[in-house]
Amino acid sequence: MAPKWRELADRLAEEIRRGDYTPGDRLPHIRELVEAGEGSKATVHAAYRALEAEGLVTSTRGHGTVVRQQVPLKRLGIARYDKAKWRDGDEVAFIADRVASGRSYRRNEQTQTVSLVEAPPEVATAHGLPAGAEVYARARLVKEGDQPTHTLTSYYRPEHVEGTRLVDPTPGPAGRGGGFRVLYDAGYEIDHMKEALFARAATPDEAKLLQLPPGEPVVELHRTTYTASGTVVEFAIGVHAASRFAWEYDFKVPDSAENKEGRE
Amino acid sequence: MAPKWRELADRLAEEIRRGDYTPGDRLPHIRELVEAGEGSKATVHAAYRALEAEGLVTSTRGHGTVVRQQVPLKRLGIARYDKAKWRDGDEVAFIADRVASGRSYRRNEQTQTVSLVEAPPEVATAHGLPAGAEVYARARLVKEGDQPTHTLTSYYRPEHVEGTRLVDPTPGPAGRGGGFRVLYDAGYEIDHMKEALFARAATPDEAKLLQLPPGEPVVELHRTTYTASGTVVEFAIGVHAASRFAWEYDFKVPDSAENKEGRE
DNA sequence: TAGTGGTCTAGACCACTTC
DNA sequence: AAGTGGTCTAGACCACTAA
Repeated sequence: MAPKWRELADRLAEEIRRGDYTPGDRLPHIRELVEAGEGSKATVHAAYRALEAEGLVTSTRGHGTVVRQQVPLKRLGIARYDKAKWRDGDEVAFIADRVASGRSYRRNEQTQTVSLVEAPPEVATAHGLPAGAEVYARARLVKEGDQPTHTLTSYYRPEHVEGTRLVDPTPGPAGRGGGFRVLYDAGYEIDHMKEALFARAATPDEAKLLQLPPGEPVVELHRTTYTASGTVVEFAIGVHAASRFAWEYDFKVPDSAENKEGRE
Repeated sequence: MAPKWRELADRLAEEIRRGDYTPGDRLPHIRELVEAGEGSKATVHAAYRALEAEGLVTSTRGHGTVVRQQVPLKRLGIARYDKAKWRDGDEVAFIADRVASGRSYRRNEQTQTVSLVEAPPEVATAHGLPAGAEVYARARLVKEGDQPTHTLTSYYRPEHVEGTRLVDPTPGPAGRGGGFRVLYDAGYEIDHMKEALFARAATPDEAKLLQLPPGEPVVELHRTTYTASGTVVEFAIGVHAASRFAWEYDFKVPDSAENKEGRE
């Protein structure tokens, strides 16, 4: 038999899904359910905690437990890297992105810090550097209004970016066109990319930084950016609040028997 | 100030990351820490629950709390759809996949059920069908040994698969070459695909079916498969245990200013 | 059967929001 | 100040594993 808190949680979840409670509604107060004989305070609380972990509600001290608004996922396709955006246009890439998604732009939605660090193992591997080599790390925290949505840390080889705006530790995007534009101006035109992604539970630090409700997972994205000649010019690691993004990729079904051209 | 259980969890997490406990080791028993003055049983238990939600340990009743083995992620690239595997070879695609990843094959690692159902809204949209149209649903539960790793449900239009092996509800893969081979034989050669993925907390049902530790997220994958003429021949939804998979995609940086060919 | 983690209670107290 | 969710305790009991 399922625990009492699980049964209560399931019952409430069912009612939410059925529409008895709609987003924004308050669930009964914990003490009310205790009064109603659903169990002790700890038991009812456990049920509420489960609902929060499942993403159905958010609890606030002093306020109550509210059915969560499901914000539509922002769909990230490879079109977000369109060269036209950062090479020709006036807009900084991430602003263009906002424009395309119909969301308004606000100042200081992105904070960044730049520093010279010892490359973590993954970064060294991606760049083909020996362990412990120094790289520039450009860390951003991106927000949607007040709400942080993801972090993105780019790693560059010093010889690629030394002396450019990229290593100027001024808050805000790296000038017109963003990082790819700076690389382009420095003679490194990006050509192709590899993205690898996976999901995991958030660490306590990430949960705090991204203001995640307990139990909300994150998606970690590893992006490797190459020039046409295959040189890695950027390796970036992003940590995204899972409830805000979906990724989309289009591709041809490969056929190794037919053409042997394949990029490495 | 952080709650007592959080401080204890952080301290233990630190010790795990530092290597004081290595994968397979047992953490101190809850009652030992209670004895040691770390708090009441409920408090220590809360700390252990947090560590489990963060994926660091797994607790088992009657056994103890053990530091989790980090199994390497299985990396899923688009090469897994290589036509050579399912068109020319003798191997069923998913077996080829296993061979490639160096894992042994066991019988009955995949169970499937086929049924004619009303298309859920997403499915109808993907296939361009009116709401409520009937489609074939082919649901599989895929296991790695005893451990379920993901579910995968494919939806087909009846006129594409009626009379083929795909709608024969026999357990196991759909004969030589799997589903794509059947479609190929029926005159629908797959040509390109779209994959969309996002992560979320597991529902209680999924947690049970996939035997997920509490707090482990899932990745939901939506795969749309097209023929060269753009007909959708399969729409599939997968639900994956997040800790087991990573997805990888290679692509060219698009340039809308240069060539206007783009597949929608 | 002994020992483990998990559930549950009753009640005290704390942190926070709202008025 | 009143009322909310969150933490914590002390202790009973349950469900499960392993010898």
